[in-house]
Amino acid sequence: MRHWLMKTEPDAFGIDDLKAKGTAPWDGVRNYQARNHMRDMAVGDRILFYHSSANPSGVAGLAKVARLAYPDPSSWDPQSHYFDPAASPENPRWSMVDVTYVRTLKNFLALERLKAIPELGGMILLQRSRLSVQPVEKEHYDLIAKLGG
DNA sequence: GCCAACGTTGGC
DNA sequence: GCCAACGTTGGC
Repeated sequence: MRHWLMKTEPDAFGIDDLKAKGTAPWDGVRNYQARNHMRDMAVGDRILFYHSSANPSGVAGLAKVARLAYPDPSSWDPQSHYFDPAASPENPRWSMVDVTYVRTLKNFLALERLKAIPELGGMILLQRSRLSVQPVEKEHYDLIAKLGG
């Protein structure tokens, strides 16, 4: 089993929204590296659910992969904010997975706090902050889940 | 709202 | 295939 971190803006879709839905598609990823990470996911993989562009930003909860990567229909929907004219049902360019709510952290872990933990120094989040779907080492995942309660 | 970092596009 | 221009992300 692998571990990942996925970013979302809580104003658009936060941990409470996932909790209410139970399982939801992770649509709208339009970055190749992030997409490729989703294509590498297996059902049951664990996810750190990260709130970005938030006040404060940080890890808000835990989720897991519920469905393998499949075409993202918002990519060929002209009404969608995520529309990509180069994508079509015949030639899907973008993928998404479904994710299932696991739990909300009792202790929200703000980015500032994560930065202060030496053991987490190697996290992609802290080095290449823009990547919205990224792999996480098991040790890092476990530590964050433990501190988060 | 600013802006640094970084990804993508397109002319050549 | 280079790289300038441009667009986006995301912390602050």
